[in-house]
Amino acid sequence: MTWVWTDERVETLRKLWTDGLSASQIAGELGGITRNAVIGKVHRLGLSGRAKAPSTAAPRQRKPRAAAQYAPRAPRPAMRGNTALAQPAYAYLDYEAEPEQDPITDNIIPMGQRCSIVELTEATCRWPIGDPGSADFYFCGGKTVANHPYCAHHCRMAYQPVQDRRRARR
DNA sequence: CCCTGATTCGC
DNA sequence: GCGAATCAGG
Repeated sequence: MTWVWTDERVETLRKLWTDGLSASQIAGELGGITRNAVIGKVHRLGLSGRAKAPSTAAPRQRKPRAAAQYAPRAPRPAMRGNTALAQPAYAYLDYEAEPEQDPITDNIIPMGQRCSIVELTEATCRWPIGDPGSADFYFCGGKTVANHPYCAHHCRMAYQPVQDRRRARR
């Protein structure tokens, strides 16, 4: 990774973090980054400890930290080209909430990920796509986040804060 | 097991 | 400054 943190991404991070999204959700939205990176940045920005339970500030105890030897270096595939569909950020703010006809989600879910109703589990995104009565209806099937029934992308749509919806509509 | 944020510290 | 590894906890 070489782009470091652009002002734009930092701004998005700030927004999503204060909106209450988890670090992994934010990492998913930003893409090409891990939740550790998000958390690390949040701390460096001094945004940590957003209205949350005290959860006993970790006293922490230092350990040897076994020599890392060779760094696994994030094996994340850098997205090049075709960024239109890849841009996470706030694309969803540009259209009215209409889950079944989501232009961004439609046709972007990998075939191998799509699920029929009998294939759904706690770990698969239950976001419905298409007409339930039609033959090509399917569920997103992505990996769910936190305790939500959806993947990060659909969680973001389902639990979009009311303020954001108002802002988007106006 | 899944997940969360917090922290350390090699790079 | 960055973020993987690790920790403590839910």
